[in-house]
Amino acid sequence: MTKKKLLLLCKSKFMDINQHCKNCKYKSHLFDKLSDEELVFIHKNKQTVEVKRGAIISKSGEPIREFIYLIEGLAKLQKVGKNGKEQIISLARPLDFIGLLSIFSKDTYEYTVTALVDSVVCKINIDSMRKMVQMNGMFSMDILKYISTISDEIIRTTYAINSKNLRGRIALLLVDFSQRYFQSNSFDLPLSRKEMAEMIDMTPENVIRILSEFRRDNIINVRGKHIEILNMNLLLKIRDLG
Amino acid sequence: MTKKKLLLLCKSKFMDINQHCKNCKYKSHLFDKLSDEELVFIHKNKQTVEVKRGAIISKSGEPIREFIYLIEGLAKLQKVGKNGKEQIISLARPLDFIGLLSIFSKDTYEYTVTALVDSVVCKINIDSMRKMVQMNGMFSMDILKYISTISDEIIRTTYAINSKNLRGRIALLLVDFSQRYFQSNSFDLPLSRKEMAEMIDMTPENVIRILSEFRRDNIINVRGKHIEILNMNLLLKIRDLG
DNA sequence: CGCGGCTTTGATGTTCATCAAGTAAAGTGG
DNA sequence: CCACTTTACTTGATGAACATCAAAGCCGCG
Repeated sequence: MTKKKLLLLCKSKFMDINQHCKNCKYKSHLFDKLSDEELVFIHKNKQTVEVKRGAIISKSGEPIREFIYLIEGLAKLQKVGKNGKEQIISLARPLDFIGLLSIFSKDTYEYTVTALVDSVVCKINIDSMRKMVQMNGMFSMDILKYISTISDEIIRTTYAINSKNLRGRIALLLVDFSQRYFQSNSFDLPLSRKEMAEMIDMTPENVIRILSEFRRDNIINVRGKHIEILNMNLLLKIRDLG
Repeated sequence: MTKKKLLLLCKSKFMDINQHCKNCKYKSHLFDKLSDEELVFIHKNKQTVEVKRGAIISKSGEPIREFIYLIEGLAKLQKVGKNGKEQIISLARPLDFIGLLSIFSKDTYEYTVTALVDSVVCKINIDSMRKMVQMNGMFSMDILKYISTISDEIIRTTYAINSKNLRGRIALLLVDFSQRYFQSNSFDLPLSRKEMAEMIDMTPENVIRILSEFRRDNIINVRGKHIEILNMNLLLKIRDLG
């Protein structure tokens, strides 16, 4: 098979669903180390799927059959404690892998992943991924780096959250959304108050209480799910000192 | 180089320091997938070192030059928060890798590792490790599994600890030491009260308070660092309900 | 012997979860 | 499309859990 043909095939595959797969190839550095032949192999063993807001993408306890990759949208990884309380471990953004931590160590999903907004995911057959990892050393090195980075980050933010008081946690959450997710001081939070609480280990009541407090002090503007940060400097101080 | 010669070389390398390296080879499954040639390469690029109790094995912020492996003893991974408070992320036991999470994603150590008891570590040149990962797919797959498992476990126990009240945390810690580290109901804890507190996110005062409480209720016997579990069933209940 | 660090216990105050009750918003069926 | 039900949100009051402060006892070490 010629290179030209291969590229053509990739492109058509991408175009099947929508333009996102083109982004997939050009934006994610994770597949950089794959040869064209290997990319074709992956493309043959993947499918792109749209998921509606609220739909479950993968469920804790179910067998892992695919390496799931978020192309568009936002999703939450959550785990359910014995007491029935749900905790949100992390959010997945476009180009993030889902259920990543357990994907090479277990054969069932550790966390339940749910779409927070209408999203598009790309599902690669897990055995194909494993084969690629074993065959391509550079690729496996990149995956290793990626997993390592993600794990590190989850651990770091978990400790950061737990070492702060409630005001600091809310500040952390708001700054994070503003800077990392929306790159704007004004955004619509795709989370309920309860979900916010689950992300930063507090009760929905206290989330509301502190949001109201911040509004009273003219640090933010809140109207339902819409949030506007008015005094970023103060918010940063609260985050760092909390 | 013949196989015989290689094995001889390995053995002599191991014997240099003490018998532990034999265990290293025979006990850790992580190097199973390496060929004899690759093992020789690794052995040529490693050194075994004894570290005294309290000595720092690797320091947060310093460049990663080696892939450090605990052969004998016990070590703590800790991070220092902005407020100056230290937190213990995890303990490393024999055959555990140290600083593992950041080792492929960063070029400086994320955590400071300190020996809790006199220990022996094996230091493998980091570039040699990286080369092995790139060259041997089965090996990289095993490393991937290992990192994935460790990260998973740290995340899981961190959440477990944070969802429990103080009595539950102490119970968790004691049961863990008894079952996973010592396989006995009676052991000498190689940690100060302050270090215990740093492991389970509480104050030294409360650690002491609850240990005293457990002693009063005949759940445990405490005399300095020596701990004896008298009522394991009750301790398990406190851990699970706490 | 005396000093400093680790340990222990008690007293106090703050932070936060829980409970309760009311309001707004979002589905749902006629 | 509107009444109705349900779910999410909001605020206040209360109590429990835990951190902090203070002080005394213990132990090893020079």
